[in-house]
Amino acid sequence: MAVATRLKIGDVAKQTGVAVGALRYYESLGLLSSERGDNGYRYYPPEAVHQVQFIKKAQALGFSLEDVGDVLTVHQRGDLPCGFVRSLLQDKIQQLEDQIQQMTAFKADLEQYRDRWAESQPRPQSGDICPLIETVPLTV
Amino acid sequence: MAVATRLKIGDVAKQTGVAVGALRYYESLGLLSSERGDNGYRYYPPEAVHQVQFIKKAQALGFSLEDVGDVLTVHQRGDLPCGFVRSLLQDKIQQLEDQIQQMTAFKADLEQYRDRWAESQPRPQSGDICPLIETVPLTV
DNA sequence: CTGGACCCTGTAGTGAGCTAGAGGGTTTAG
DNA sequence: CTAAACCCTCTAGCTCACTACAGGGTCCAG
Repeated sequence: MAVATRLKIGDVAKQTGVAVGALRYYESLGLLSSERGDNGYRYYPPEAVHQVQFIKKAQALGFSLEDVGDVLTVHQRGDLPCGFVRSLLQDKIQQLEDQIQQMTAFKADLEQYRDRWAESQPRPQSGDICPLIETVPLTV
Repeated sequence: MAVATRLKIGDVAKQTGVAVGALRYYESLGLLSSERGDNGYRYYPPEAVHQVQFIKKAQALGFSLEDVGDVLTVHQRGDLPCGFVRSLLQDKIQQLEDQIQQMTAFKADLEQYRDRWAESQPRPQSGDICPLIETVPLTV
């Protein structure tokens, strides 16, 4: 039976819903630490559950594990990393906006092709694979 | 000197702007075929340039190389794959629309956090890493 | 004392579309 | 003839966050 102050990796996995392998992966990235017993087992304090939840929440905000590592580094310097988190968040928002814009423009392109191709079918020329696609310009 | 009817891989690369390694990769996926000379070299007919341009155009429409392979398979059955291409295109447009919608919703979430966090700073509780992120709900 | 549940390390694989390099053979211009 | 430029195969690496073994050791209830 697990004593409350000494969790095994499976306990942490159960309490967080994160797979054992993923927890070991977090440790390999320096996002989670553990003490080792004489048997080689990882042992965690109860706060580890909180730490893993923190990682999951940060991921839910679109942060990469590398971002999380950066946040934790600031935290381990003794600072509250909230300012840093806010700027990361602003970056993510900006990236999303850029991506959305690009994808929207691209979708408009595709719709143009779709609509143009719905009306008239170009007549196939010898060697054509699909006469529709052949009309796409190469932007080289 | 390259005879017009027998291109080496480097010739095709130069005429299409596609790297030699990429051409070999296309061949490994069955998108491009070549004859082998006694020296082991790949030799291509001039149409290969057109075929590679076709691949590039399809990619420009957001088609994956696997999509291109499917299109070519239809073509090799002797059919004009335009109907198939149209339905693939419609799929891509739909996928883009879904992604844009998801990203837009997610961006709105992030902006909510950003704006909420700009106003008031939650007071840190013992054990908190970043009191802002701690307020994010875990959707488990 | 045994069997099943747990733990360990280390490696490989996933997806996409390539690029880079090692270690060789071939061709070609001068 | 020679050196550069080309060609070959095979392997590894890139990104990201894991998962899935293989091959072992450990722990605990009955």
